[in-house]
Amino acid sequence: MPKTLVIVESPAKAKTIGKYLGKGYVVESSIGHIRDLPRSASEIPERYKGEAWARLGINVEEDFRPLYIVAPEKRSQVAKLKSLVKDADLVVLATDDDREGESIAWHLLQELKPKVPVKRMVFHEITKEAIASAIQHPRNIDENLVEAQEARRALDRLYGYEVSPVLWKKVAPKLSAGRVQSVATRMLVERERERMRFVSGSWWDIEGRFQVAEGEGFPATLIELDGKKLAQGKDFDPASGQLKKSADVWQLSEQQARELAESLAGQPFRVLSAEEKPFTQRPYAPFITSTLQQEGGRKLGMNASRTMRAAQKLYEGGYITYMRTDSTTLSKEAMDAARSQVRAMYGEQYLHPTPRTYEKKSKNAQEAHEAIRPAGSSFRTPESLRGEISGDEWRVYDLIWKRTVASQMADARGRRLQVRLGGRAQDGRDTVFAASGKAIDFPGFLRAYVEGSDDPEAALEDREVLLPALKSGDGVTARDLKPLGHATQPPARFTEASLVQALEGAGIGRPSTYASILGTIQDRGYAVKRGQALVPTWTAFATSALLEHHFGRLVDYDFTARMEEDLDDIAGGRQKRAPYLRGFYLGEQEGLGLKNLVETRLEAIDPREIATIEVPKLAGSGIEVRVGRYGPYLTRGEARANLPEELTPDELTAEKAEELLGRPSGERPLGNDPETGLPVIARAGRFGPYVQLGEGNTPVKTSSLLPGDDLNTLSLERALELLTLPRFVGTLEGEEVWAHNGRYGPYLKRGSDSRSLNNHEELFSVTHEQAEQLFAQPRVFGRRGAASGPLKRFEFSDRTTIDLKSGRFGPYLTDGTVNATLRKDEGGENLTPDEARSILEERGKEPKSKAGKTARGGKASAAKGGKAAKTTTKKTGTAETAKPARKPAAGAAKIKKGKKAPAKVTPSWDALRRHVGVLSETERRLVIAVRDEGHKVDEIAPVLGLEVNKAKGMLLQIGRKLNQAARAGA
DNA sequence: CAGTGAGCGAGCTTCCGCTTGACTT
Repeated sequence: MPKTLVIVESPAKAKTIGKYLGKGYVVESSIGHIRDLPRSASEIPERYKGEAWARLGINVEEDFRPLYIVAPEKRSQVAKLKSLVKDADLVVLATDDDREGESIAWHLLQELKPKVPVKRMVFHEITKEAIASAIQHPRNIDENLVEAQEARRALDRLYGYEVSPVLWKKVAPKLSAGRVQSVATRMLVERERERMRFVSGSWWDIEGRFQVAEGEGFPATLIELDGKKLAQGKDFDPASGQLKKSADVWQLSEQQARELAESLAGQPFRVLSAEEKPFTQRPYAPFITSTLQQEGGRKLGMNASRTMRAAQKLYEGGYITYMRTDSTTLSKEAMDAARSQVRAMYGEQYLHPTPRTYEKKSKNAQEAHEAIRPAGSSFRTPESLRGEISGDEWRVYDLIWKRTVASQMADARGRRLQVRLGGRAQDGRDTVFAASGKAIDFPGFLRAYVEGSDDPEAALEDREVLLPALKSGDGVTARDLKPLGHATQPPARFTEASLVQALEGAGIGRPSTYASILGTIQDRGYAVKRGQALVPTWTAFATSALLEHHFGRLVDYDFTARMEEDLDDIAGGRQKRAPYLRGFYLGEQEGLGLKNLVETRLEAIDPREIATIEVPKLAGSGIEVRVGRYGPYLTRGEARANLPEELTPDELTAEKAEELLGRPSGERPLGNDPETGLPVIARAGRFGPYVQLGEGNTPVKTSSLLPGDDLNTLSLERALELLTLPRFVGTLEGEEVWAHNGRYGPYLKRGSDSRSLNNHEELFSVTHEQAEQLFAQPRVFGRRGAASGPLKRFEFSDRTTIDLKSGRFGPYLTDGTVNATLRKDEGGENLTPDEARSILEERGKEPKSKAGKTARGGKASAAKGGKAAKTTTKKTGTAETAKPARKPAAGAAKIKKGKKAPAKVTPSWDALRRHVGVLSETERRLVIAVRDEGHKVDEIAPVLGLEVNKAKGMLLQIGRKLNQAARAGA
């Protein structure tokens, strides 16, 4: 009997289809994509590791050829598929009918290499008829569609893996940029910027209760005074909180409103007009992924990933159709099921006369699946599932069931009522009050589903605002005329649901990724949740500003939309993948694309400037917000203060900033020193937590906390103990010995000589005798004296000895010339000589510092710079720009190509001086004075108005900055 | 964002879209 292997994407789908197809068919799943570009260095096959493009996984030099690998976690499934292919007579690739699905089919073909005939089939619904029909109408793989997918994949990789490193260098390590996440982040940032610019405006009006004869009262609001309208929120300018110039309206103060209310008390009112307008309301389309997530949030209070988790379970249990879809289409079986259920449960009059269909919702919908709906040809009611499923799953099913059924129900019908009441105040002023009502005559679909509410019956009542029957000229009595204050509100922050909605509206992201986008921007520290709201962090502000200013095109809201147009061209055969990517990455003519942009921006972007965030409300105060290594902080001149985590960007006002600067943050008073009476304060500083004796920023003494101490629980006693450091231990050979806590841990110091201590507590306990013994021994550098010698030694007859050593970054191998750090899985203990040899020979590298020393001796970098500068004839301009910063880098790049992987070079001062542009004015003057003019720091610092110690610290920072700038340029 | 003492093997981080368990807390 012939056997056909059908491969789909999802195991749950395989199970269902297997049932429909029966004998002669084996249905198995690929579990999504089986191959992809390598994620990181560890996934790059050895033979490609040396290639310049391997980091990207795309050979940008040869037609952007992608390097595909089977991800480790997919290997077993691929092996399983391979063995099934061997037993089959026919292979049918039945992955989804969209760009990604086509690509999966193609990858399956490439990787499984079946020796039997292969067909491609597609279907959009999992029903017996649809499957049977699909299998009768196979087609071929659409190569153009596969190309479009590859183009999409490559573009995302190039974008993500080229732009993220710019952020690492200019903002903070481990940040990320991408076509989707960077736009999502920008949306949050721009909304928050609006909130930060926003100034609230306020106004007053009057709300009264009115009554006809003995009937029920109803509320109405003052809208007009002496023929002129009263202000509403829309009349205010959000930037100033004042009325817009164009608004010809009253803005009542509290006092005015109160006086008017008193003057109106007891006055007769009359109905000026009473209008009634009928309305109808149509049900919402059946769920797609984004709307399910939105309603899961609004009605059930579940976030996107929790909603999706429940939906996944329902799908696997066969309760609902596929939950990652962008199509609102119901299959015929679903339509019939929904309609017969409406008839049975609500009666014929609640059924829409004809089957309802809905327009596709999102721009780039690919509609490979049905809408999300209860599975099967007759829907099980939520009630009938009570014993079977529970919790989130039941609630999500209930939601899906209601929405699906409602989508085939009749329109709701009702009337909107508008009433105007007129009355004259005792002081002669004329007023108009307005009341509106809503009556629902026929609820239609609202019986089953009210958007945003969990309980349609209760919500229906809320929707009705009843007014008594009123007609023009009727007299009404006013009572309870209350002045009421109002204030304009800033635009609301995004929630998970509204951000997904906004992204979908712009065609950004796919149903399978909405939930993970939210995860990504939170994991990267771009946003935090406050209740339902997503609040962008200061890091998001810095990142977004960098991208907007330097990579503006990439974070345009319609970048994705334009990409989709191009991909459509590729899918349609009108454009090819390689030229498209060449245009994006290299430019129309080389040099205008992303690659060049990144290279030039790495030099141009001043990290200090990027770290400084514009806050409109701080303009003119001299206060700046910066994002530093230790989080966001405020600065004004010398003063600094941490920004508390719980303070959202829009809450930072000039007053708040003053308050924070006036009270250095992170400090905790512990009490007073009994000896001196001075306060003892625990603080968080640049180098970690420390305690200080004395007030404010001029402490008498400071001491770092030791490992094991906690800033939050530190006692006064311990603080006083820490403040005894450095401790006098005794005198040896006429020199004083002190116990210090330093950068590299605890140590003893005698004159210019020192010895490390093993343990921080020894600082307090080490005796004169122990000190004597230590100084009698030679100095041992390294980690607690443990490993200056090798842990293990491998001898070879045909090569030099290899040592296993322990270092700062863990165990490593070295033969004196090259070194190789061991990876996690390479156990140091059980390492055999052969393994050691192969690791060192494959990965061994010359240490950086050695290369640096030789380079400095040979003036290599200076020579390179000089040579390249001569070849530069194009650049003109001021004296400063005549020393081009960029061209030497280009020269270095060329050398790189010729010489394989040159070691990094420690730049000479000549090379570094080119980058003084990254420094502040003071820093520049300081470093020039010291390095060019040969002044001593101690002498020049006072001249520049700096404390000597401060200047020394500054020089360290300057060195770091210049080196970084030089590296970025090279 | 305090102020001090030395001298040492780096290498990795990251994208978007398809899909599920297998892990650990």
